[in-house]
Amino acid sequence: MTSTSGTRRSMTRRTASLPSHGREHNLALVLQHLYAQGPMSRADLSRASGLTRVTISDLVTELMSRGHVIELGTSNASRPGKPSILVDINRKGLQIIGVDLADSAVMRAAVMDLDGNVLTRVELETNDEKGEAATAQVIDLTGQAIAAATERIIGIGVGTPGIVNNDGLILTAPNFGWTNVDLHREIHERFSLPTHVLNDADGAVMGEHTFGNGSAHMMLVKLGRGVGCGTLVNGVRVRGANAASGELGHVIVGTDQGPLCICGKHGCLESWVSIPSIRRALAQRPEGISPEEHRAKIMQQAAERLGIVLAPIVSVLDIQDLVIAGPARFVDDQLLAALQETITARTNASQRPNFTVQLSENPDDIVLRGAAVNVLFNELGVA
Amino acid sequence: MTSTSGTRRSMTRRTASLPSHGREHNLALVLQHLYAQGPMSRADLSRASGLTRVTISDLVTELMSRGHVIELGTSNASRPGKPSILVDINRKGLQIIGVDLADSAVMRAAVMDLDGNVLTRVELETNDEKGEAATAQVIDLTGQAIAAATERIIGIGVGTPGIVNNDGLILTAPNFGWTNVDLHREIHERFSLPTHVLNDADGAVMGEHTFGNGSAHMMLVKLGRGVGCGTLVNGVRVRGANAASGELGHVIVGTDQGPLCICGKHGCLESWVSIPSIRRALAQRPEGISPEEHRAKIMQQAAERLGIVLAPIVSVLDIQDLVIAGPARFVDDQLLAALQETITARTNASQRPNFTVQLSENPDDIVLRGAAVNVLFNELGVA
DNA sequence: AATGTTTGTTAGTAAAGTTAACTAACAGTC
DNA sequence: GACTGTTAGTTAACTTTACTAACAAACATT
Repeated sequence: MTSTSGTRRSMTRRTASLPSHGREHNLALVLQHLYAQGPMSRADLSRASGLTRVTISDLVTELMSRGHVIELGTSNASRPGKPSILVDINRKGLQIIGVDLADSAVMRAAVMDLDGNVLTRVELETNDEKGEAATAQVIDLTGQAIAAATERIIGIGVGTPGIVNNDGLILTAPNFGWTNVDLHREIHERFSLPTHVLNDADGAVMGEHTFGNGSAHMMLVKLGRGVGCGTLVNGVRVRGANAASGELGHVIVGTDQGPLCICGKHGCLESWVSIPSIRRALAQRPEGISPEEHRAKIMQQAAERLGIVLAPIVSVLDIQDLVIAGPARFVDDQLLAALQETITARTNASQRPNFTVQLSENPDDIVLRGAAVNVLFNELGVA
Repeated sequence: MTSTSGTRRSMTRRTASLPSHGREHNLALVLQHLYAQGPMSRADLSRASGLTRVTISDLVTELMSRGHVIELGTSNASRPGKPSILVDINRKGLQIIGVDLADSAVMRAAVMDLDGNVLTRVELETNDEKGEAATAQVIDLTGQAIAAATERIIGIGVGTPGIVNNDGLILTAPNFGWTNVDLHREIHERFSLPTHVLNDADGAVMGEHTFGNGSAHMMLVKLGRGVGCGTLVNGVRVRGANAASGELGHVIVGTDQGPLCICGKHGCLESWVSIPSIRRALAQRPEGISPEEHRAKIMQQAAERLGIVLAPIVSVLDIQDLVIAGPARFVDDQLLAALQETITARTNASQRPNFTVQLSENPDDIVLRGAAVNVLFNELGVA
């Protein structure tokens, strides 16, 4: 029973840890506390983080020299001891550029502060431009947003439809006719600013997680021209083996056929619940049924179909929060209720006592804010 | 447009990084390289890890003092320079106890080496014991396995049905009538050895990932009395918000009703594809159809139903490898083919060019080996 | 005014990595 | 057979990072 000479193919290959990595980790930790809890003293940070006051002082000094942290002056709390000096993330002195390419009719960009508030918007109506023309539009719009910034920019975040790999290379984005477009490089070379590109639904889930409602085990479904989703497992974005995670639109729902989809299959989710599909269904009202009744039926159907596809995912991943983002005209409390009902009925719901189905807090800006979160995360280690 | 005074509820709260954490990380890194690539010299380790020879020497010294690494003597490769001294993980001097509670008829335990080879087995036939009687049986069997070990034991790994939280507390395990049973504490206090308890399907996916086939984006579906699954996302186990991930058996399949399930719903996956359900369906052969034909039809149906539930998950997570574990009598290449066919037909398969559906390499020992991997991971940082 | 508390800094130490330089042991060449 | 070059592993000194201990500054309370 000799043991096999060990040539395992276990894939986990971490990299060596140098002292400086720990340092970066702790710098990010300080920023995280400040970001989440607001202004506090070095002594507060020490208590919150477990690091000593000496170390915190050193970290804060470095963060101030980087411009990421500022002193706000002494706190005026009346209590014994030397008054503390409040420090905070440099909320007013740092800005983020967000670019949202999710809408097929209009490209949107914005200057945002660190809290995800939109300070200035710029938009550009498109005429279905493809390829390099679309790329040029993105660059142009980004430049406009950069020009509108009033403070130092820590980075540019882009949320785009399509499949985006870890390096910001857009493998495919049918809307813009992009194949292997290195949008990261294009933007970075043009503006020499840290740039982070990700899928729009992935951005949305990060934005909702940080700025809206949603735990570390959440999923955000985005209803628009298509149907996409972003997923967090234990607070970490699911990317998938081919960076193609979130593909939901062309999954077939149910076992009873369904409408013909543009992809050639029958009964794809997109053919049931994408906004164009819903509009189409609403327009085809049979005789002898009131508009209200018809609408209720169509929306009920859409919610059920969405629930049928989501139920296995919610159950297997033990998702806590399901957030739906889409036009308020269609995505409303009624839809949520029918959706939750369907998922509950089709799974062992008692094992997920705190499961929620919610609307996105700010569906219009969710991609912009998500793109900002991605910048925050990559540049400051925050979020 | 003043920014909101930042009280974000972003959940990510890491802990401070001390220099010693980096040290442990690097110690684990050395073990990982040895484990994956087999015996090598300190200089080899230095090249592979990026750390200097000096540091590697220091790490190896510490690992030898812990008994985790041994020197194998000089290599006899004929080349210029001082001959190297090969070091390796102490494969022969360390053993792992694995316990598999997945089968409802027999509890199984084993002494294993670091490569997951079973050296000695012990088994215990059960008579549907519940509660503390079942716990006592587990303790008894574990004790027998420990007695059979011939080398130092680095830990005990247990794979059990039911919902197991991060601390080894079994929240519910209907098979044994367990509710909030702290199996980790019971075993640890009795034997004073590092103990790690996890769900059987979670163990199985870890075992398959390390010892069998499967990438960092994989899913293992275990067909037995019920239907469960374990999922790896980016090489990390999915646990879920309530530690309840992997619940697959009581998800409803399709939109055409289906058999009544013991849970009260109609058309649960378990009522289609659990082994008892398949047996039942096979037994109910209508007149005028040959046994072979009937069997083919039933198995085709089971594969399709499984595929219908898995398709959304595979698509949304962008799973690379789907592994099915179950009795060879039913889980065969034919089932796989029908399953892959169904998933491909119901999703946008072109986005997952390397998607595979496979049989488990060693379905009988997969839980034992998975439990061992869990011990390896937690005690040595390997796998 | 004396006492106690709290903050932030200074000084020195321990841990864990680095570079530079060394010894040991081999193959190949003149 | 001595010399040269190569490779492995170790020793020594330095750098980074966090720690503990001690201190001065600035406040409230007695």
